[in-house]
Formats: sequence, structure tokens, C-alpha cells
Amino acid sequence: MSASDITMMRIMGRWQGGASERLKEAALGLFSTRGYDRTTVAEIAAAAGVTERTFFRHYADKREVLFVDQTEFERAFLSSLPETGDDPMRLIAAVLDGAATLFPEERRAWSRARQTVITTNVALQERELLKMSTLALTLTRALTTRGIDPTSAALAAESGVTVFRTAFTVWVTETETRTFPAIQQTVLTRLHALIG
Amino acid sequence: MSASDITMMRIMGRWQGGASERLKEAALGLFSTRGYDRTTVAEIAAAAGVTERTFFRHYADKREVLFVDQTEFERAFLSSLPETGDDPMRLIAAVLDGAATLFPEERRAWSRARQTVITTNVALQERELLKMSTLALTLTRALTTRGIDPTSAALAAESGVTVFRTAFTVWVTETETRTFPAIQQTVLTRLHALIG
DNA sequence: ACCGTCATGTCAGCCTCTGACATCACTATG
DNA sequence: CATAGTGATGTCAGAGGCTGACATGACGGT
Repeated sequence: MSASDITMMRIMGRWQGGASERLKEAALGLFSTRGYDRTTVAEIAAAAGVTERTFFRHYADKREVLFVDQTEFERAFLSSLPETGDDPMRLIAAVLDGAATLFPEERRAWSRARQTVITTNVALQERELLKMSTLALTLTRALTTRGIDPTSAALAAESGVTVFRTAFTVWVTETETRTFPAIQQTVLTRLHALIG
Repeated sequence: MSASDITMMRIMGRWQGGASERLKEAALGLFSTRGYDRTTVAEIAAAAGVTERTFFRHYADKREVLFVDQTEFERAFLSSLPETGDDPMRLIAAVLDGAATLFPEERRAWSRARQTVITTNVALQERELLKMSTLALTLTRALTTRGIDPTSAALAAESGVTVFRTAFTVWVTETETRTFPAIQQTVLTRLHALIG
């Protein structure tokens, strides 16, 4: 830890900031090498130079440390939702376009590493599904606010999330050929061809 | 517990059979009245007349006791999948029709009770999402076996599960007017109108 | 009677997560 | 410069979920 890091920790006169990051990095590292189950919270905390109790002050539970960025993620989805419009799937398409910018090529390797950890552990898959479900619910509410009936809103939102997830899986699985936005566009087109 | 119950427990000369059922009923009962978090596994076991250790021999974890029937459930979905056909959404429609028979009016009250417990606890929602995800994966594989490309198969399967879940939510939420098959049919039609 | 099998009981123990209280670094204020 | 306040962390005890290892008891077959 460098001197500037320590300075970072003293922003606003409090010892905050550093711990969360260190814990997150330590966790991903240990999960990747030792596996999620074979890593205890005490070990993560030790690697980050804090106590086990401190870990739980930063993250609600052991799994959550891999899903913190989800908040910013969800906000990005919502911010891409157009103010006007009454065609649910058009609105969803716009949301997907906006969200796609969150996954540039530079992020692919990191996303792949994270996804490897998640897909090899059922408990983590559960948490990811919950996050996706929450996102769908958020989108559903945003759509109903625009006057769309609840059922249509739910179907459109869930479909949008399905397209995103499917595209994301392809993106982290396949070799570096297509970009995420391109893949997602293809998947969305495929969905229209399938159901239309 | 009646004498015939005890006889049931001695089928095949072993003390099996009774415990699983008693544990399941005791769990749903306690979860409904006391709430999931405020119910310990030890309490469930005691109510069923066994030890905490025995609970975990019948169910992998505390949540699983509410999701055992899922296996039969999944089988019903698969058995409705036609042997032939190459239009993914037509196949999925058939699957949904078949699965709909699993939810007759008599079952509505029980489903509602169970769903109330689940929707009031995040951990249980996670498990339910996992079950739905597993179902979607099973359907996806069944579709790819029929020569459908992976992406289309995944989209169709996920869409089918989405329709089912949406319809199920409506069914347990609204007052007793429409039957589950009717609701599901409506939702599926709505999806086609939305995306087509 | 004797034995193998299977469900259950018993016990010790690890790990996740929480509440309560103490401490320490730093800030603001007189 | 002393002092009180604030927020992050440490410490400790304990509940609850879950597992491995071993013992026991009930049955069915021989």
C-alpha cells in the first residue's frame, strides 16, 4: 500500500474508502484461485488487512462482495430509458443500447474472470439471478409509470433482461470477435424473428 | 399420527417415508405463522418429531424444503414437449399448455399460501429464481436436441418460463375469476402482440 | 438366532452473520 | 491548545446453518 493510498483513506477526515476496495479485490482474487467455498470471510478480511467483522460492515453477506457495482449498473439501464414513447419493446431496445456501452472490450477479460467464479458456484448464481430479477422489476415499474399496462410492462422488461443475459453469456464465452453491442443487437433481432 | 400412518412408515421394512412429509408440512406451517427467518431448523425438526440432523438428511438446506415438488414439476414440463416440430415458439406453447394442467383451481389456495411465504423472503426468492433458471436450461437443452440453434433455443425457453411466471403471479394474486390455463393463454398472446 | 441394511440419534465443530461495547484517528469548536 | 463529537474499526460472545464421524435401533432375509 502506497503513501497516496493512505492519503485516499483519509478523505473527509475519516478512514473510509480503502477497505471496501481492498476487500473486493482480495475476495475476487481468493475466489478465483481457491474457489468460493474454500474461501472463508476471515481469510478475505485478513488479506485486506481488516477484521472479519469489518467485512460484514461493508458487505451484507459473503456473496454481495461480487455484486456491488450492480447499483451503478442498474442506474445505467434506467438512464437510457427515453422520456417519451409508448411502444414497450422500442423503449426496451433503447435501454439495451444504452446499457451496452457499459461493456467495452477492455472489460471483457475482467467480466470473464468474474463470470467464471459465478458460474462455478450455485449460491452465486442465485444472487446473480436475484439481481437480474430486481433489474427487471425496476424496468417494469419504469414502464408502467409511462402508462403501459402491468402485464405488457413485465413481459417487455423480462424479455429485455433475457436478451441482455443471453448476449452477455455469448460475449464472455466466445473468442474475441464481435463486440458486446453487436452481439446484443443480433440477439434482439433473433428474438423478434422468433416470436414475431 | 394415526396407526395407519405408522404402517405407512414401515413400507419395505424401513422407517422411511413419514419423516419427509412431516418435515415439509411442519416447515410450511411454521414459516406461515412465525415467518421464515424466525423459524429455526431445530424447531421444524422438533415439530416433526425428529432431530435437526435428520432434517438435513432429507433436505439439502433449510430453503429446499419448500421446493421438493419441483422435480415432478419439471418433468411435467418436459413430457409435454412434442416429439416433432421445428418452430421453437410452437413447441414452447405446447409445453405451457401441458404444464397448465398442474395448476387446477383446487391448488390455488395452497399455491397462494406457499407464494406468500416465498415473496416475503429474499433468500426464498433466490431459490425460486434458481429453480426457474434450471427449468429454462432444461428446456433449452431439449430444444437444441431437436436441432434448434442454441441462441434461439435459449430465447424461446426463457420466454416460455417468463410467460409461465407472469401468468402464475397473476393467478395467485387476482381474485378467483379466470383459471390458470386461461390466464397463461392470455399472457402468451400478449407476448406475441408485444414483440411481433 | 444372526446378519446386513437403512433411517435416525448423538456429538463435535466450522462457518456465516449479528449485537453490544470499546477504541482510535481525525475534525470541529471554543 | 484542549475537548468533545463523529465515523470506522477492533473485540467478544453467541445464535443458527450445515457437515462429518460414529453409535443405535428397527426391520427383512437367511
